[in-house]
Amino acid sequence: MKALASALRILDEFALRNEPLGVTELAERLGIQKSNVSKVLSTFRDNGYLYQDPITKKYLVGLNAFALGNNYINSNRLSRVSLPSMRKLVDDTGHSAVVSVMQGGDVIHVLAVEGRLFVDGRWRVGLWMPYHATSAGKVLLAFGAPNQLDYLLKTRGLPYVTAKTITDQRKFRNVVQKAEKNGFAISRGETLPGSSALAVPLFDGSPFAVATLGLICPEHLLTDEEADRLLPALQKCAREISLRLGAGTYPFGH
Amino acid sequence: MKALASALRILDEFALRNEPLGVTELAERLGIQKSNVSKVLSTFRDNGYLYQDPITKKYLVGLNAFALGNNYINSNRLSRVSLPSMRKLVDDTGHSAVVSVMQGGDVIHVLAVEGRLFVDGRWRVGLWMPYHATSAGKVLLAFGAPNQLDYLLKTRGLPYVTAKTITDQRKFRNVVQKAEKNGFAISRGETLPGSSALAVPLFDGSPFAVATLGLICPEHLLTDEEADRLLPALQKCAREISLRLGAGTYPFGH
DNA sequence: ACGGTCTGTTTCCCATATAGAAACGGGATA
DNA sequence: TATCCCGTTTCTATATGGGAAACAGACCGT
Repeated sequence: MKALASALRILDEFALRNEPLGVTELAERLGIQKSNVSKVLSTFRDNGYLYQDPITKKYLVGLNAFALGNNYINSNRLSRVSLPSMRKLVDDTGHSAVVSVMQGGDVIHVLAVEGRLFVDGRWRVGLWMPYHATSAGKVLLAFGAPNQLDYLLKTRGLPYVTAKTITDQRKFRNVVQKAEKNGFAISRGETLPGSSALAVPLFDGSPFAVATLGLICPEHLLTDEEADRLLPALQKCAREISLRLGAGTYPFGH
Repeated sequence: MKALASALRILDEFALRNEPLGVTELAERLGIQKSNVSKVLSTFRDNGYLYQDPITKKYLVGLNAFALGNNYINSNRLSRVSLPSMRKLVDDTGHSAVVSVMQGGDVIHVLAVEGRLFVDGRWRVGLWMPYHATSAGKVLLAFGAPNQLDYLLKTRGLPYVTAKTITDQRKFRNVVQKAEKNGFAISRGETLPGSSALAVPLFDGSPFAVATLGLICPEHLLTDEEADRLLPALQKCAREISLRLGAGTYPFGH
């Protein structure tokens, strides 16, 4: 199904960059014929998956894609199980709670409940984040398949994101090891300056973490003391979700 | 682009029904060859747009579709403009605020901010709702292209949804006319028993409403008096958003 | 255990839809 | 008004996707 696959490669660009995209730039970037890109995009448009700005003629994500994507949440067991516990966690801590998963070395927040202590709106559900710049990524590697970390370091490296992003492989391995030992990881302004996060793993009975549960805070608020204070509530919530997901036990906190 | 279009028809089923779908049932429902459906679905799967349950072998929405869909919100001007005002509205009223649009006679909630007075989780962002069973649909028809109502009544009718859904065409026309006169509409348990909503139009400078702003409440709370009490805040918020969207004036409230 | 009957997947081949090159048309810019 | 750039359309050879049927594997009730 070559035609469909290449059409999806085009669509992927809209998943990665959230900005209007034109035929020519997509054709160049992907090395596909302009005429072909145009036909693919107009078909997506005619079916509601893309929307074409009538003035600029550029394309952006359409309503059907939106409706489809939201069914991920609705049909997803993880989401159904996590939401109620997350709400409690947010009430208790005041911070925003977020559940994240990893695919192909990218982390994505699948579910968030906003807290009172509001960060800025730029960390958002549904955005792909680099694996090495998020607390969720560190935890997922610490509790993921053992060769995954090596593989990612080799194929992706540790690209610069912000001034605080870890770009040294030794250091990153240490951070992941510590996460495995302690059962949590922190990132401080490594994805987005001013925004920090604290994450713990979620298990479903399989040996590896399926997701993480995290709290997002303004960077200046997430001191080590505050992290210590938040950790028990976070772990309690993670245990609750994990047990409901089918895990026999939750190995951290009590 | 026939192949892609038919692949998207298959994908549409996942946008409409949020449940695992199998090859055979899709092939039958859409009148497409089983082998073809299988190839299409596996291609979507290989590209992350669908996920295949390893046990049941059925397919459901995948992470890439989720990421793509969320970019609708991120790249959408309506969302960016509305969110801050919605947060204030929720703080003021306690109810959940929601922005909805219509496409092809179906209403979809594109954005919601949860309130303290919590309804149940079954009204959800990203789900298609019938035009006649929501306050948003009534408002969008009242302030939409004039022939749209006739067209929808002729082609779609007023199917039964709940015991309270309006199924009489005269009555529905009256409700829409009243919405046009008053600048708001209400639905009480017409989509989902126990859940009511109050909606007003949003304008962007074009003659027709582009979206609605609504408040979702538990049905027993949305008395006529409560609606009267909520309306000024709702209209103030709608005016704020409309002006920022490019409307010259907002014709209701003050 | 064992057919029978559901799944989802693979194979095969021919008709046809598709990718590609180039031409077209329409806005913007100068 | 002429030039540029962009999205769309045209045209044709060829690769490719769609259809029929065979395959494989899980599940069922004997």
